[in-house]
Amino acid sequence: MANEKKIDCVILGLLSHEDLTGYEIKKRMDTTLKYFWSASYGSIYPALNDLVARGLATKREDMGSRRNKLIYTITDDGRDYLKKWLTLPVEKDELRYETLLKLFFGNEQGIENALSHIESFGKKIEKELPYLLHAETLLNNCLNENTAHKYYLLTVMFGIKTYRAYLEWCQDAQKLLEDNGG
Amino acid sequence: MANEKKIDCVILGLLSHEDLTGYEIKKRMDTTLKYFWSASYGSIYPALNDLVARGLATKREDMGSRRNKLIYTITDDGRDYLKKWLTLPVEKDELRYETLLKLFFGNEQGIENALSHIESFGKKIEKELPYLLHAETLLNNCLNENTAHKYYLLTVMFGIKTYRAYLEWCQDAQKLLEDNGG
DNA sequence: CTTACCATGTAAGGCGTTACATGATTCA
DNA sequence: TGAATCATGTAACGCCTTACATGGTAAG
Repeated sequence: MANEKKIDCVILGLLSHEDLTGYEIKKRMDTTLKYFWSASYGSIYPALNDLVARGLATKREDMGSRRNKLIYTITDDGRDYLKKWLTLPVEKDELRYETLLKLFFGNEQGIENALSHIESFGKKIEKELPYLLHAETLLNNCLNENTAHKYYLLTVMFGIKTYRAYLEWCQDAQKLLEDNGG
Repeated sequence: MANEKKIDCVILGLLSHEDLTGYEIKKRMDTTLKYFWSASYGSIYPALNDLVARGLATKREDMGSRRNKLIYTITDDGRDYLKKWLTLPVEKDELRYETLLKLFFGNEQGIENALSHIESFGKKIEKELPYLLHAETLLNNCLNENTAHKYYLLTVMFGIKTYRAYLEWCQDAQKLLEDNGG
């Protein structure tokens, strides 16, 4: 214990909500979790087989479909494992913002380039914010249907707060560079 | 090109400001850059030797000290390499927030535990925010001394904005869980 | 004199991505 | 019929951290 691989925990977390295929797990990550986590097929599929081998999940073929679907289900041991991890203190949160890195060294590249990095960053955030706002509305409308929903809402609220802070920063940053030009 | 390793770029960026030893580079990262980047000795020292081998930096022994200091200096080629990377568009910014991950699966662990993760997160942020505010004051007081300072200030402002957003979110999140209890 | 910090480095191993490989199905 | 999407997986490789190994120096 204490050596829980994050990829295992994310997968078990998703399986704790519903049975899923590896492909569906990847999709969940690319939509719901992408604001604070990510993973590739190259880590998901091997992890799934590993979870089965350790008895934390089971695998079955989907009989109701013509595709080669492999559906994974969390076991009781899997739930225990997940719960144990969830109650452990957070080890580390990390940010790897290339934008900030490039900006930190902005003096080497000139103001125009720095401004363009800020602009790109802002545009990306502006494009994604509506999805978060939409998710917030949906979740607020069905908070009572499932106790899990308030936890999803929490993470969406986090995204909205930080994205708005990012956008404010973009404006402040642009102003600073322009007023302080050359 | 386009395959610039980030560790090389960070090091060159730091060396573009002043000559440094590997140890000092690590220190800069752990103080100034830690809000958006990190690296260990195990990646810094090999990268330094590699940069020298590629002619992007030079190494010399510090004669003025009794210690075995190895001081690195960026070369013109190194500056070119850095500049090229700086003008390239940002490839990816990424967040790996274990706190958010654990919260997303909060339904499996119960409200008390979720609240405790939020509290720990908030405490960590509250502890770090004063350092950022202090840095902001210092930088504002010497903005004119060096054109690089405004870029440092930019990243500090980013930290302050986002940390304040985090703290606001902590309050909202606690309220949501408490009002929506059990 | 001993603790903390300065200072450099390597080896093993973990973790993950990218690229590749394959093929079915759905929809326009 | 061809493109997009569904669906699963492996192999190679890259990058980094952790733990280890070593020793000097400053300060109390």
